Amino acid sequence: MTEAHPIAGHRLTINEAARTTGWSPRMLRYVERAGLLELRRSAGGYRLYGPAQLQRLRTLRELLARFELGIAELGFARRLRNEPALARAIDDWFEAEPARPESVPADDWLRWEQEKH
Amino acid sequence: MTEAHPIAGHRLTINEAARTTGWSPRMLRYVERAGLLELRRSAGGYRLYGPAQLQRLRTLRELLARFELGIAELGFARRLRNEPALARAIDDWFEAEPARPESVPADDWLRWEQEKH
DNA sequence: CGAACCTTGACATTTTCATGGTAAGGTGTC
DNA sequence: GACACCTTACCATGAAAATGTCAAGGTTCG
Repeated sequence: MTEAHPIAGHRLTINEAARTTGWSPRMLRYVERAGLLELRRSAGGYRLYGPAQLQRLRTLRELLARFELGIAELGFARRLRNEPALARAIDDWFEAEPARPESVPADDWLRWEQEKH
Repeated sequence: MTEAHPIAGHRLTINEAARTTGWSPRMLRYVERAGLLELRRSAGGYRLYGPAQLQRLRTLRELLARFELGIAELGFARRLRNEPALARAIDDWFEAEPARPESVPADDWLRWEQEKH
């Protein structure tokens, strides 16, 4: 029952975390750099994964799969919630003029849309 | 003063729009496919840019430059506002467990953060 | 009709994303 | 001190994003 390397409390090192979460060690580091997960470090700099982090990694995996997202996209989502100015600017842009061409009376467009096979 | 090709009302064709907005014709088509702009079409299928669309393209340019965004990211932002389920799921994920490792008492981490040069 | 412009589609390139290795050098534990 | 494991840094690849360009074929309008 004793782990091979009981470094600190009940925390796993990167390879152990990789095995129990399905991510590769390489990706665990990547996810961290993407700002999607913060970890404790041992005094020597080892990444330490606790139950909370492991859970987070599993749900992250589900989330990405469920909506076909990429890590970069989640990183962008994180940016949206940390940069209100960004979120506001983007919202304003979308809110502005209706993206759809104003008057589209019994007009060419529909005809085109249907005929374009 | 008369335009070379007064195809329809006061609407520009793609090359004219490109010149007045700074985008390349290629990118104008790309922006359209990315779902960031809807246009009218002439009966023959020509893209027609009205004042509203031109303005939108200029502000889009500013927006992207100001925050160093890519068209794909804006596309993702658009997806966020069209798929509430997605937005909710992502929000939930971020809201969940504090991404930061729970207890960080007078702990290793800070020491690490500072020493990492 | 004809010159000038547009359309879609395909190929090419540069950059970024997502991943996998590998190397050089510390860390942890017995 | 040994041996296994970790760290950062760098090289590598395949797919996607961002752009350009060229080809074959319609559209506009004088």
